[in-house]
Amino acid sequence: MSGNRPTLEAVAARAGVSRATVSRVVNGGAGVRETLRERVHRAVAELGYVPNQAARTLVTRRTGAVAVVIAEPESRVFSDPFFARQLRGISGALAAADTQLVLLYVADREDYPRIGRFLAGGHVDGALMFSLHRDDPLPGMAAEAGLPVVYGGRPGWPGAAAEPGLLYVDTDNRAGAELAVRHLLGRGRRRIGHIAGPLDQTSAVDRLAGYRAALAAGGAAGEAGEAGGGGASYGGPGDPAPGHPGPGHPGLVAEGDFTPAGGERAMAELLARAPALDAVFAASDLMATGALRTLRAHGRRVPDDVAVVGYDDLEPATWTEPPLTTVHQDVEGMGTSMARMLLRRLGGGPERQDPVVTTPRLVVRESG
Amino acid sequence: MSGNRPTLEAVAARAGVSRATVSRVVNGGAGVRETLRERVHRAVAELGYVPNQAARTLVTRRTGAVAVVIAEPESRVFSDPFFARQLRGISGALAAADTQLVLLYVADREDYPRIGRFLAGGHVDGALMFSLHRDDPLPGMAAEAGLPVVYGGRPGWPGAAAEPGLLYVDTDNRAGAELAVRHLLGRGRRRIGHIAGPLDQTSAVDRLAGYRAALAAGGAAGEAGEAGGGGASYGGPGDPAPGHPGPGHPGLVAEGDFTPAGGERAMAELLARAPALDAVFAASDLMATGALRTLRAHGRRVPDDVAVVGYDDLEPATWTEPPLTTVHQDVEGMGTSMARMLLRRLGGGPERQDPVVTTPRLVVRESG
DNA sequence: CGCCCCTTTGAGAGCGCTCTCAGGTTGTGT
DNA sequence: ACACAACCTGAGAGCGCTCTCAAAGGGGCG
Repeated sequence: MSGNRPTLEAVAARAGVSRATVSRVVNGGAGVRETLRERVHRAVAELGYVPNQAARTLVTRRTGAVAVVIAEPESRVFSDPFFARQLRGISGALAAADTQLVLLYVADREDYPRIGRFLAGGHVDGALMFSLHRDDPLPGMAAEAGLPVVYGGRPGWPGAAAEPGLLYVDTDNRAGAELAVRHLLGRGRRRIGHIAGPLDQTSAVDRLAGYRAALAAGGAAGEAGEAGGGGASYGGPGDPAPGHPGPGHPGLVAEGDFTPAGGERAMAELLARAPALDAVFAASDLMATGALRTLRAHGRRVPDDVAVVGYDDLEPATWTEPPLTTVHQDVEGMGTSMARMLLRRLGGGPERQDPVVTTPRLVVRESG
Repeated sequence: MSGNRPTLEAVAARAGVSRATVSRVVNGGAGVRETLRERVHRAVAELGYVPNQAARTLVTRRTGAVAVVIAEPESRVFSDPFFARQLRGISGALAAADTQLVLLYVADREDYPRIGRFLAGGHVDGALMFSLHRDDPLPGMAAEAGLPVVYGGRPGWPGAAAEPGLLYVDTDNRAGAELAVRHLLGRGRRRIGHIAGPLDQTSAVDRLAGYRAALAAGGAAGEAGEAGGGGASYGGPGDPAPGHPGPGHPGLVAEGDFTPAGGERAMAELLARAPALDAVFAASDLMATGALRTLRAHGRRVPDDVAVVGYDDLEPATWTEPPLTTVHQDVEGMGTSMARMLLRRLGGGPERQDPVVTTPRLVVRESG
């Protein structure tokens, strides 16, 4: 903190007006005569006046800050560019509105109380949360504190879908998955496996649903005849929402955790169960890179023997050998949307807002 | 912000004491009789009292928050797990001290004024900055605002080394580079190229220096006879510090930018200049992955024809084919150190602090 | 027994800002 | 010329908390 920062009072004295007038000018200057406004601006510039945020917050009850909560107790966050990208979008939108970004990492479960206290403590005006798992306590904490929240990805806790005014930004995961699988079918692949994400997240559930729907529609066989994939759970009961894995072809599914290592393991599992498979759709690029490694280790050529399609289209998709065919989603743009949505909500405008769901598109590279 | 949060006054009334006493209890309770202390604690619990941070800040002049400034106008940040990892370390240390982390991205040069205003505005008690380029205006802004700063990586602006009380956490980049190159020499490689990072960052300069020193000591040839590497600048005049590329073997050097694409280009350049090279030391894992791709494209086998060593030992190093031999640095730990150092500085303790330089170590995998 | 000192508590003055409200000035309509 | 409205401006009351300072209470000691 610099030495003695000038106060409103000082500026007022210098400009020869009252504190109130300076305050008005500093906050937009509505209803102040031109000449005075200029005089005040000059005084502000000369003194290098910067408003004291604490004093302001004390009376307005607005902090001008928003929390971004990253809840990934598993250290996935740190190898996944997904969060970094989304953060960039969020940061840009917030900066444009002169709103600060307070970053909250939930490193392990012991952090929850601290985070809860923080959210309840009036340090921020609202919060952005993403990639929540089904039973995450964060939404409850925020609700209790009366904190406006915008979610990244459709929330999946029981009853979430029915909640009025629930705000989130998501991509149409189901459609994206269908895109991927139809592409594979179109290239003549018939035994298509799926490496799912953690099935307590809606994005993973929806992608699985898309995979099954496309398979059913395309009439191709995943693991035709076998009754569902061993490693796959079916999304659980509490979720009758759009993304329910629901009907469709059972397929050939192994559950990963969105990490490369998880992709590696899941791929090995699929290979063990269906040595003749000729394609895999992984629910994330990172898992696809793992799959690539396992395939290579097992002597399968990509895409000659097995085609691979990922999801996300982040940098790592272009680093692999061969580069990944993948489903593109505008991650940064989703971050921007989330921030704008929250800002609008905080602005207190009367307009109702609805969740935003963006449309993914397929990017064809060399892996499938 | 939740409905009507109880104030100190309310707690005081409930406990039948004065505001001052409640304040004392809330802030540690020194000098308050046991019975009263308990009574106050009970009242706090019953009312669910949480101190108003703004009011506190207004009088104490302490915000309890620290800024983390990420200044990478080029979008490198978003594919580089380096920052995410460091952030995790920082976040953990700050959380332990109940200090908030305000994240400031500098997305492009136009953001600087906003950031400057923020730093000068008393929103935070101190700042953490990393990977600054030589001419970054941030340190100047912070200094002007009288804001305590801890740097990640030895600052490189002219005269920085001479600045008293300059606080930073770095790894011994030079030693790390020597480790890498000596390893290659030890395996019989003789024509060793180097893909440098942007030479306006000390880490890149120091690694280049280590490469040259090891080469000179080892008596091996980089580009023996040729006068320095075409793409390499020598770190510029203003930097007589430990990391000066200084003497040593000129080597065979191409400058990258710490990104995979940069690594790709630099590798192509090296290959063009020295088709017979048998090893490359890249100043980051990400550049090494790019180099791997270029080598593959040129039909070179790794490590049979060309050995590759990276730097950082972050996740991507294990994702490549073959997995990268690389120089490990404890990135998360460095983040933790930075945060602790700043916290100590803010604590106002009298103990002088010195910069911290950690020791890297070599991790041998399959690429070289 | 009286004095002094130490511990514990409360009163009250701000921290810097916003915002309401009243007072002053200027302009318009009749 | 007067009433009235519209527009500007300033005074002042807090926002919730910390911290100084003085008062009150309790012992120990001469």
